[in-house]
Amino acid sequence: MKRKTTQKEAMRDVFRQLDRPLGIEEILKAGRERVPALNLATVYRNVKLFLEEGWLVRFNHPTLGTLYERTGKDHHHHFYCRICERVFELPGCALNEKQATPEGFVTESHEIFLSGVCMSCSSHVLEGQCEV
Amino acid sequence: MKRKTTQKEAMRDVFRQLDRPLGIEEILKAGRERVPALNLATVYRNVKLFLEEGWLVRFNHPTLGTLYERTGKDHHHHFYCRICERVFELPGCALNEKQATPEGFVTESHEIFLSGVCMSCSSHVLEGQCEV
DNA sequence: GTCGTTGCAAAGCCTTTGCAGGGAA
DNA sequence: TTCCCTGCAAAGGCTTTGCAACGAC
Repeated sequence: MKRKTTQKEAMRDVFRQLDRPLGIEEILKAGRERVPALNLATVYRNVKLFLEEGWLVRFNHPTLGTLYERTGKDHHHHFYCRICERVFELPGCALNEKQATPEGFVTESHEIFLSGVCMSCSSHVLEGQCEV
Repeated sequence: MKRKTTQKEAMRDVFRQLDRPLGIEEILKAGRERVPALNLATVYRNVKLFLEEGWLVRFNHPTLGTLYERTGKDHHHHFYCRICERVFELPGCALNEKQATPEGFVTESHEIFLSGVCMSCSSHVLEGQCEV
């Protein structure tokens, strides 16, 4: 049976608190703030467990590569901020799937990735600051 | 100065003839039909050259991972067929970028990935055949 | 002939796996 | 106590690099 460990709880905590898609290194970094000895292999293994139990899903981001996010969210898309390099989830969908699909093709799902500057960074830029 | 070689021309030929985004293995496979001795390292090196000279661009496909495609095409998106596992370019765009962007965010670009069954495979399925 | 290019093999980087000690139940 | 989990290190898979031979110009 699966056991509840400090490392696993720390990793779940990271996802719950940051509440955005994360890459392996981000999980490791934020996890080590909670469990300093957290090992990279453990992160990989537990991410794999979370995927298998359906608590996380994995996807390739066009810019950042492999990311993981919590399951159970409504249909949403992703916004990548080129300043802070974070990915945010945008609820809702502005795509007309039927209109986007050519004759003869059958669309079953879609993903949209926006890229630009997030709210936090655009306001800081205006103030002459820069969050990284 | 850059030299024109059989291997490079074979690789360009592959992109021109298949006219869709390709992964490294697809380039190697199709390239070897033209130059049987084509080496994997050569493919990687020439893809890198093509990227540097701006003849190709690279992106991460949500399902297939790293793909390369010719530059200079109009704004378009990608359709992935889960039957033949090919990626097609779909000209045009059905996204309302402004509507898709939350207050305070600044969108500079976007990518859309559709997934389903392509025209070729859906017609073959109807006929009880299956192209792979 | 010069020097960019290629094939092969070794090296790198990211991810997975083997193993023995440690910890949850 | 049982045996799942972890840290560490070694191994895998994909990509890059070193090197000597090759070939475009």
